[in-house]
Amino acid sequence: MLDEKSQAIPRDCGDCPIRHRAVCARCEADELESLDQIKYYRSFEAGQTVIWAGDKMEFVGSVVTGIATLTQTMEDGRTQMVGLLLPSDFVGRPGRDEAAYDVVATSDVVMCCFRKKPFEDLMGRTPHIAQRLLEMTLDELDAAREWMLVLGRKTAREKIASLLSIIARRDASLKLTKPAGPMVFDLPLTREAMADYLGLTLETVSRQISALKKDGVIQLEGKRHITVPDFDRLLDEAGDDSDGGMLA
Amino acid sequence: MLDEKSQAIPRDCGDCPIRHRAVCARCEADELESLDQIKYYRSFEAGQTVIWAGDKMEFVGSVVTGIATLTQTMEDGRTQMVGLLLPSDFVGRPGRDEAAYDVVATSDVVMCCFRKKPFEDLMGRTPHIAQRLLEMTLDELDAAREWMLVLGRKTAREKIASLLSIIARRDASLKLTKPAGPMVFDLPLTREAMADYLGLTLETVSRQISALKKDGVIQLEGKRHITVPDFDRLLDEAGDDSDGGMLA
DNA sequence: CGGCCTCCTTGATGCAGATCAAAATAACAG
DNA sequence: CTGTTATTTTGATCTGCATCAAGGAGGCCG
Repeated sequence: MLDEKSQAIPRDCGDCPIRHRAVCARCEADELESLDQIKYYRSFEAGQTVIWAGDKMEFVGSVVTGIATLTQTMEDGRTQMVGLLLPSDFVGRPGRDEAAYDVVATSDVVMCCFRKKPFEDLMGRTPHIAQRLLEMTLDELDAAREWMLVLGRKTAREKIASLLSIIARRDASLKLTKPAGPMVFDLPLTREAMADYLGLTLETVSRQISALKKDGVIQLEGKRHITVPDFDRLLDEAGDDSDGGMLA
Repeated sequence: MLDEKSQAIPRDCGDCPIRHRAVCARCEADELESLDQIKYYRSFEAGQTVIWAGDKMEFVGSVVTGIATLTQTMEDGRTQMVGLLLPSDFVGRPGRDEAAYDVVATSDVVMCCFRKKPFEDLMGRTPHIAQRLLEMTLDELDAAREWMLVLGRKTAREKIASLLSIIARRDASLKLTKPAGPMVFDLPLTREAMADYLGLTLETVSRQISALKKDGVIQLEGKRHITVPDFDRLLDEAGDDSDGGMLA
């Protein structure tokens, strides 16, 4: 698994798959140049921990490819996932030294990193970066608050449906699928990771997925490959307002 | 209750109780002057809704005095509080037209408001405002994520203890209490509001408060006045790491 | 092929917290 | 002082999900 390190690492920012979504999205050519000079890439294998909570953080950065998770753990081992990091998502917090959460690569991950200090300095001089980071942070705050409703008030079945609809929606926006027809995607998470996200046990996750399958809300091939024949039906099961805020 | 509208509204920003904590905290005299020119105050009575989710937001602003809540409601009436707004907290999101959550005044509230458009323009020209807003948003994101752990993984008793310790800590930081000795404060929330925050029913909230009282973790006079004889004990009940991240 | 992982499913049972119900307390108007 | 309403407490019962316990199913390596 180690020989073929063929994760396509972009040579320069112009080719970067997250050029227009990441923290650099608003940058002009000269600003991009400044960022380019302090950036470096790092790869992580599936399962590897990127940062441990409490560790000193010497870099911040963006997920370029792959999926990582943000989790919090109590002393007795109870675990709650507090964020799912997808390509273009930002890791780290300017102005803080220690990581607040564990960051774990769920799949193989490539990150575009900046040493923290130079990045902070550059951010001070480059409003386009700070503006974009504010915008991204506000989006994350909204996502976190939406998740609070899921965790606090939804049933197990609704929680699963909510998670599936979020993954399905994101996947569609990435692949620019035609809005009609069934949605097909692969679960990027194990049952255990889903449980940690949803505040459930993995057994309950498994049971509810089986139930949604039995009821025809989803179909699955193998353990991970999912087909959603009717997305509105899924949203309904999630207890969401049926319009379901379409983001650009 | 209406005759005596004696909520101390500051005449100018220099006297403002939240001058050094709110979105204007970093502003220089000239920047403050610009803000001053577009600001206006609004008062809300306890129980009044400041903004309805989905409404067009024509202003943003800061809570000056009083307490408000941010809540989300499902069609069937299930409610989740997603934020507690204290003096200096910011309401509204630059770059968005519609409110995402209901904002309700829990006590009488005074807000320092800015019409959205002029504020956005000013923010574009004033990095100190944008920087401060980013900082505050990152803090809120951390708080939201901490709350996800509470909602997803803590028991009812731990949830109550977590809420009490947050309120106690905030209250202490406001009153600059000596760190030693018992902490005394008033609950700013009804049992129902606490339940909405914690993802519980009000009956469970009541029972757990009674249990914490019986076990000597807290004392209460009347329904709202609370004494915490041993704060570490309370933190322990909350399941938090005993150090409990002291913020400046 | 067979042993041994990891990941997932399914079943049986128990319990924390929800739900249903009623009564105690407090604030307030008349 | 008395009825009224909002808030809280407490009790009885129910239930959704956790917990405990066994197997499957697939991938990998010898």
